Amino acid sequence: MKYPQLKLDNQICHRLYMASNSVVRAYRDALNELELTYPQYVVMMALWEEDEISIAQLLEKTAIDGGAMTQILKKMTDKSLLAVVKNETDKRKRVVKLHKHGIQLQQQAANIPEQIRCRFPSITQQEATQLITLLDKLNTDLS
Amino acid sequence: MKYPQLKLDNQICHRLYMASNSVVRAYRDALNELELTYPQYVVMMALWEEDEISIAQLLEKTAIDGGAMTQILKKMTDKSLLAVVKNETDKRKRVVKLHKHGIQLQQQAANIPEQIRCRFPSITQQEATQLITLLDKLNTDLS
DNA sequence: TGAATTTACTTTGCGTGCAAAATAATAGAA
DNA sequence: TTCTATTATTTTGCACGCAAAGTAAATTCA
Repeated sequence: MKYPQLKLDNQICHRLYMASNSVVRAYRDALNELELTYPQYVVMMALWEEDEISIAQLLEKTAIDGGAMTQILKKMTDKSLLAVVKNETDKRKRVVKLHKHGIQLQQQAANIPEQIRCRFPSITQQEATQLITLLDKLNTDLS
Repeated sequence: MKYPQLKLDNQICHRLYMASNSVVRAYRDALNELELTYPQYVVMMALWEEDEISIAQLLEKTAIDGGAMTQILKKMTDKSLLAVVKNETDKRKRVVKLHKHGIQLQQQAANIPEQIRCRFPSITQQEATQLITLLDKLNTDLS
């Protein structure tokens, strides 16, 4: 091959692409039970950590696209998981607030991380930590 | 926090999600010059490695969704990068074949991997290899 | 051989991810 | 103050990713 750097086997990005898609797919069954998509689950995790934050803060925490976020919040509002309310002091800003149903859902979600963890048995705990460190470096470089 | 396992900071998947999106975004400028999207670039890499393969083989190599592949190949056909031709011995199968323009594009793409590599300077060569090993384990577990 | 199954792919509908443009409200400058 | 710039968010249009249903051709099996 003329250009070995173009071989798929040599691409970190393609591996990330496959891994990200595969892991999200791995969540599917568990999340279906909560009637959540993966990005919606990420929004929930962010809000369970800190409720009543602005959309800008939510975008920052989740790294979800702004345009997509509008739609995602709309759908989650329809499901009565949360509400998006105006900030009276600055009417440009909007604050996202969990509803009762959204708060209760945390308990049902509590066992999901372990379920997913079981899907990659070849990865030791040490390797998982290593992977997190490497991905954090990557994300810092690219942010 | 009641359920620390649900903290975003503890999620490998969310890091993969961010990393995958960020890296694809990092490719954007370089790929725009070739008028390719990232998945289209992956298809090109697969075909530069081995031309005239069936759609099933292309799906296997690229890990792109089958439904999406139909559309992607349609767009690449419109751009005269390749052609999708019937297999005469088995009319269910279709074979993807690069056109001249598609073959020539490889040369223009040759410097892209290095360009991207420069975008994550914090990652040493050793760490890149480590990351590849870990992602391969993950992908194997999830496939 | 003919019906049922399987294989290879396409189509459809929905949910994002993304860039770019639009909107609305606040902040800043002349 | 008024005009401009900036900030916060939404909208739009396109490209996937995915599940599920559809189609057509080959294979299997009774």
